[in-house]
Amino acid sequence: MATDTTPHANRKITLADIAAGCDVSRATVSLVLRGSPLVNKVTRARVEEELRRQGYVYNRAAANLRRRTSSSIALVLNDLANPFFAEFATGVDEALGGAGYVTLLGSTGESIAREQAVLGSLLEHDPAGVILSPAEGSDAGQVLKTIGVRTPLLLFNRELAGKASSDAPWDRLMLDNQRGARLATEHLIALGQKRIAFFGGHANSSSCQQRHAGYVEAMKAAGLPIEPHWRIECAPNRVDAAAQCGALFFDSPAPTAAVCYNDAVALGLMLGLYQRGIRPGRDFAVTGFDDIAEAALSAPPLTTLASMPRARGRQAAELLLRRLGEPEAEPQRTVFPVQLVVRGSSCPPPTP
Amino acid sequence: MATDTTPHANRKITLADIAAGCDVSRATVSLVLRGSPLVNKVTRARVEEELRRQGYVYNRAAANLRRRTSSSIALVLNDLANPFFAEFATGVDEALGGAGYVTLLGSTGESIAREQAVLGSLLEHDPAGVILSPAEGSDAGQVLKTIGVRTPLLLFNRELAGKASSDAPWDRLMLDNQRGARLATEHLIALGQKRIAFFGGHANSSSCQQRHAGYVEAMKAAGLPIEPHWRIECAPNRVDAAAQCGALFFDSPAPTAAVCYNDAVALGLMLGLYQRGIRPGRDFAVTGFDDIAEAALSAPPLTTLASMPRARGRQAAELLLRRLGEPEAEPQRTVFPVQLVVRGSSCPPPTP
DNA sequence: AAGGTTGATTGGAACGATCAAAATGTAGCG
DNA sequence: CGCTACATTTTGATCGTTCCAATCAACCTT
Repeated sequence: MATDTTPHANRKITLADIAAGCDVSRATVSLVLRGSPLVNKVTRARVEEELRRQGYVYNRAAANLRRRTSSSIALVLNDLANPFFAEFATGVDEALGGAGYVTLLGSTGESIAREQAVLGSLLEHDPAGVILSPAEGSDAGQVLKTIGVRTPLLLFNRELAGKASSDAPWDRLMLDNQRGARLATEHLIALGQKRIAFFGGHANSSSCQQRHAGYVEAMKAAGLPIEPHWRIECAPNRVDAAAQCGALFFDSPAPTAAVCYNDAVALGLMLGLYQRGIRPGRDFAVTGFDDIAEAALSAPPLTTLASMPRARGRQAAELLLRRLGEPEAEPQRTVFPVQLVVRGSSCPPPTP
Repeated sequence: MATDTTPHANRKITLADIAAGCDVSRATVSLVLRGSPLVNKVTRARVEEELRRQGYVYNRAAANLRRRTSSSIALVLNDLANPFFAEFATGVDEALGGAGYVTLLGSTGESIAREQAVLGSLLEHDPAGVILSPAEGSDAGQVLKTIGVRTPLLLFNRELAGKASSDAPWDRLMLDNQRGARLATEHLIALGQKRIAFFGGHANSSSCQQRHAGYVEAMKAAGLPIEPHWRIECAPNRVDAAAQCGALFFDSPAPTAAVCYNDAVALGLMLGLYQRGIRPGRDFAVTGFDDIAEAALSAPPLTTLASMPRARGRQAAELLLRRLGEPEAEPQRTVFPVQLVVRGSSCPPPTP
């Protein structure tokens, strides 16, 4: 029968408890925990038995303090409830977990004030790095001030305002918004569409600007006109998109197709079209952006641009981890070339 | 011009640096940081100036070590990519952030092995508590062993296998699945439906069992028969639900309504019905469960049960925080009474 | 037999904060 | 002037781990 050397039940078990329990020094137990080859086999076995017996849990905070390292990464997202970012977060967590890091989560709900607060609070936990998808209008100076220069930052999805892209001291992972929207527009043009609108999003968001630029690029290249009333703004969600649908048809010439800011907007627009008796995919062509899960399942299924958010999450994590390995390397800008996925929502214009 | 006492740029600023910078002791700086009334106004101002000047960031890990406290909560979810849990996570993070806690995220992807690994890894960071939505089939013994008895656990959404509900030493926040499904079924019955199927989900999941039980309860109370082929299993997603749709009509009498396991399944089923030329909301009644964002926007909009996942997230956080305040109180089981939201997808049976 | 090498272990000082107790200074008061 | 009271500040130990230098035993070497 084992002697009961278990210390008072309501205290956490530490290295010292284990050391005392099997008559070695704390240092030796520490070596065992870290799998050092320095310890004798017999001792190691004795210590490991004692660790099990007392139900020891490693205190990584204490270790990190002493070693001046960190084993966490802060992940700050402007809208976790959005499936796109939820997928992204899943990918990040997968990759970080695999590398032995823990994810500190922060959700800002598109509020710059909350973003500041969240970043500040997370930084107190001394993360090894930060992955940030900034809130709309978030400012480079502000962010840099609270993050400091010691903690590597990886920016995802959006640029920060007020700092030239070229000399920004952080890495970035972006989607090729402009090329994506251009591909979608070109695809519609190839189908014979001529009156194409750009629908949804807010003009002050950088991703919206880029997508709009891609649309303009394709239209101009094809020599097609762009009417001012073919640019309808709305919040990037289904509800507002459905509500704004009518604005497309106020003035003539009315468009016969729309490149939408993203899938949510596209799905909302399709709903709005149905309610007006216009059948998307037959009477009116629609494209989205993101390729969220519902895109393939809507009626008609949505032609869109795939960015594979979960894979982007993994990629973001890997980029940041690599940066931790070489802090002095040049800041890197990675652009993911989104892929056009053609489905039923894009069609030729109705024959007049 | 201020004298430049800034220490070597590539080291983190500590209390000692600040103390040296304005000729006080570390303790005084610490008091200032924590807003103690003990320090003199003039000193406080001097210290605060120096804090700003050197760009000090608090090291919460060190403080927590000394104070034997923790300022983080682990949030472990079986499927973060699911919008329901993404909303839940947002709510949790909101409430925790407001209370000065930080969220340690872990996603298990329904894998029990990963759940164990993730829990182990997160516990090394000594969270003050754990919010867990367990992977399917996750075992109480296992979980309790890695979490230990010192760290409060709040279980969300699912029960753990292998432990009597009554004497489980943890708190729970559950949805009233049985009542919800009963309400939906009763609603269909009140509309005149008699041949009602239960569609989707896996029979081994506890939430599916509970919902099915509610359905059975309502059917029996109304004296309606339940045909065995009215219970169709499928994975809880749109794709599989659409694929399994046909199974409802293999044998007669075919149902004219279906209570679905959740919204994803219901939306998939509606899609499958469309593909067979059956119009949901006219020829066939459908109800869902969860009230996800798309439910209100589908065609027809979906009658479903609202659980308000973001509010549940906040609630979960609050329950856990309360528990931290009184560790010895009785374990508590909280059940949220989901609410029936009637929309267009539920209808009377077609007149023969 | 003195010194060298190897292998295993250890004591004590860190890491950056907090706490308890003690030490200042500064008045007030009889 | 000595004594207490109060406000403010400091000293030194401590949280749980890791690092560093030192120790010690055993086994060569010449």
